[in-house]
Amino acid sequence: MRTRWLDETEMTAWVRLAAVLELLPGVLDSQLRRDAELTHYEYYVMAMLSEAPKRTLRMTALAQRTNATLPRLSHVVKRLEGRELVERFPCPEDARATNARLTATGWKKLRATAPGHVETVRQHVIDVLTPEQISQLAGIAGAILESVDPDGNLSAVYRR
Amino acid sequence: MRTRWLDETEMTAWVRLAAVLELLPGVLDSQLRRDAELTHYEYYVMAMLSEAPKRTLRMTALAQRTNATLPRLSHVVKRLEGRELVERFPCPEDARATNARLTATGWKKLRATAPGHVETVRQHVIDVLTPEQISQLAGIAGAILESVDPDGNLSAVYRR
DNA sequence: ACAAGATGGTTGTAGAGACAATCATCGGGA
DNA sequence: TCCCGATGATTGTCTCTACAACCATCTTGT
Repeated sequence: MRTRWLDETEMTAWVRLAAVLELLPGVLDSQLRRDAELTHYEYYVMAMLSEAPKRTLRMTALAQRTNATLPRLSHVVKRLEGRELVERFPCPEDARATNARLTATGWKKLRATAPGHVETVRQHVIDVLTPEQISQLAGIAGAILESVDPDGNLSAVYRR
Repeated sequence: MRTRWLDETEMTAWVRLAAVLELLPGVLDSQLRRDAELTHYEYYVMAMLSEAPKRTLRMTALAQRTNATLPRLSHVVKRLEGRELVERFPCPEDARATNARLTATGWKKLRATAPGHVETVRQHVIDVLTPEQISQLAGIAGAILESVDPDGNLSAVYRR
């Protein structure tokens, strides 16, 4: 089976996307680390909790929404628990399961952190694009997601 | 200074992009790990060397092109050197500097690995987009890069 | 010619994620 | 009812990256 190499246009698009993949996470991460001593992933975990009913979610559900393996999430939540931003308690309905809940402190922390984070996202993504490009981006990222995340775990909330 | 929150369209675009940022690197990484026991970053290092004159580059230049800190690159190259995919030797013109060169083994490895990698990129990115979307993607990623990588280190080769 | 700062690179240490192994509980079939 | 496979979660180990400290060489100004 012969390889279908990328033509010049495809190559340009891919190389630039790869560069964004490499650089953008670092930018977001530094800002959050610097201003809030939070990983981007930790921030995302807290954000997902904040949107859930009672700010509570089962570990498995939280892992899905944040695209983490359960072991990873377990470690992260343990750390967040140490900082009293999140708390864990056994799930009443299922003794195997654990619930994670955003604490009042965590909620405050999130509210204090969100503006800076949004500002960073604007500065490096939203505000450098035209409104038309923003719609295009939604379409493009959506298409890629369908192949990379067929079950729609990560973007479930915002889908269609 | 009041926060300019994201409206619904912007939010959709951003959430999807964030999901891609989170998932796509993992997909690329697994394929390379599985089929070639190579990190995506290691692959990228070798790819950059393969395109350089004499397949040789100074550590600093290589670090820039691959968006790594020098310490990171140093560790990675040491590992690759252990597998005889890359070799290091002092730079003749500047005794402080070190050159990294792709070995014959490394070159073979890269040629053997490239088709599978390209196939993965096609499957999850290129082939799920229309030709029009591919051009749009180049524009969008280009705009983001200008704010995130103003010096154009990473995408220098393919720019304009 | 020499000192002082800048540049190029490596090493050590600590933190975060991947993966495998493990444990506890649930659910379904004999 | 009891057993067994499936599910939910945690822990331990290994690898990789970031950051800081460090050393060597180059360059500039006097």
